[in-house]
Amino acid sequence: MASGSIQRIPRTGNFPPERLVDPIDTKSKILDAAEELFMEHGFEATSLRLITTAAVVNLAAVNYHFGSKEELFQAVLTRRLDPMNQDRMQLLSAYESAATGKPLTCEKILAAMFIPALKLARDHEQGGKNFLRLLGRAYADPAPFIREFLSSQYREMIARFRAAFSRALPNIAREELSWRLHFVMGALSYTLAGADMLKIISQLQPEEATNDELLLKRLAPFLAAGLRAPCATADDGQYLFQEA
Amino acid sequence: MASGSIQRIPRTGNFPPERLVDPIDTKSKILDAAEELFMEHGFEATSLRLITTAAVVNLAAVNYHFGSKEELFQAVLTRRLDPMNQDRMQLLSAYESAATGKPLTCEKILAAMFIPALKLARDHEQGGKNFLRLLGRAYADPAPFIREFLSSQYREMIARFRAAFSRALPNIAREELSWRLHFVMGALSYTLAGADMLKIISQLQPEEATNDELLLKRLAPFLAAGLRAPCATADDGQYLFQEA
DNA sequence: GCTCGATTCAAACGAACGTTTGAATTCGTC
DNA sequence: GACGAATTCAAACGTTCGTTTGAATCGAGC
Repeated sequence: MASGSIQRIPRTGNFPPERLVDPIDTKSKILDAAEELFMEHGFEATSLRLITTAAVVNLAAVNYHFGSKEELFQAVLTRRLDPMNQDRMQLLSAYESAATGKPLTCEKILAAMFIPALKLARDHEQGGKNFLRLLGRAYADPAPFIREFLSSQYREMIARFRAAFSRALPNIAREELSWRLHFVMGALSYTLAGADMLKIISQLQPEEATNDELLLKRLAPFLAAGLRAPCATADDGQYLFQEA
Repeated sequence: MASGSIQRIPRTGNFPPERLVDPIDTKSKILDAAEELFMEHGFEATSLRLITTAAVVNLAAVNYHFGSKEELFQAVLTRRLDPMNQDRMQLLSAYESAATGKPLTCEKILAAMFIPALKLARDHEQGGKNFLRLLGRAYADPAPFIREFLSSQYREMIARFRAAFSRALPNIAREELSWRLHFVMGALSYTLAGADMLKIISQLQPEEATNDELLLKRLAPFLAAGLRAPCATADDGQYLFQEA
């Protein structure tokens, strides 16, 4: 019945910012538990009973505060994804202002994409990593309500970065650039989601495989080189289809 | 009770190859339906009742022929993944033989990875694409039995390709190459899985967004350039952490 | 201290879940 | 044409699902 427009805790006392009553908001407890469990089991396979039990909250609280399971899932994504994409656009704008009209380098634009994601992976030591893995799962989920939600969440940010890359790479055709931006987003999400395919592929020490800074430091040059690669001509790539 | 060792239909009549009795094997009907539904809903959220109804088969047939839902899922993946990875290794070996000892180019090695995947996407017009999307979901699924299964399915093929890339790129440190191979696998799986993030990012015409050949023709130069990129030094990438 | 809206709670709703069972049915083989 | 193994089938097992309900509890403001 009630919806997200309800706000409690006017917080009249200035500080300390600890909440005296309602030590941790029920909504936040649900979001934290849901974030981890949706990551672990996926959307459809995560039961509200599992979530509310982990959050130490009554079962009916989800439907009371969020309306439905789907709306809870969207709330989990929005809570971190929207600020992250806002950060990305602000950072890009700051870089562009500092460049005084000159086009940015690919590395700089990639940095504007990476830094907010990296901050997320580090800040909320537990929650941030869970969220990035959850996001990686959501990318691969064909459920219409998930696809439409991600589409709306990303549209503005993608448009801004496409324009920036377009200025940085004037020789790359617009259409080709769209593809390459797609490859960049895929590699970034796949890498940050940190599927332990890493252990299979790289057989690295675990402490290094989970170091996100080092990871992105290796990913950025890789992607920048790919972005700058000469375009394939219409006849190129035929090697793909000739047999040995 | 019974297991996969049972084979029926001795097929004594030489042709036509139509099966007179049991027009389509029950196991195959289950595998086909499961492939599509696992892709659509994920493993945990796909019910056996949904699968057996779609396959027009009795509910108990899954447990009879495959033992359990988990074993059915593994059978769905194995049916196409194992032949695809065998094809990849055979193609790589053929390229290496033809090169008479010289190292292959990155593009040639990438072709050995791409062509079998592309064949899968085209051959079984419906099933192949479903399978690649399902594989993309499985990559992002942290369920232990899925991770262990994929790990065992990929270990040999990854080792072969890492060795090939290592010869093609003698200047790239072994460790760096492991990371780059990871990026390649991620971009390839993400791209072939074809999450319609494409529509968001590239706003291309649908008929082009679903053209896999064109897609891989664009991906290969991108990845080859990334693989050949100069390595970041220990101090490189600091730009990632300085604020605007 | 009482009121009233906001929140929490225990309980229940019908439906769907994976798996098992034992009887019916099919089909090659003697 | 009957035997026996392989397969199919309807039914039921106990469990869990998302959601709803109505009463209990809480907490700020008059």
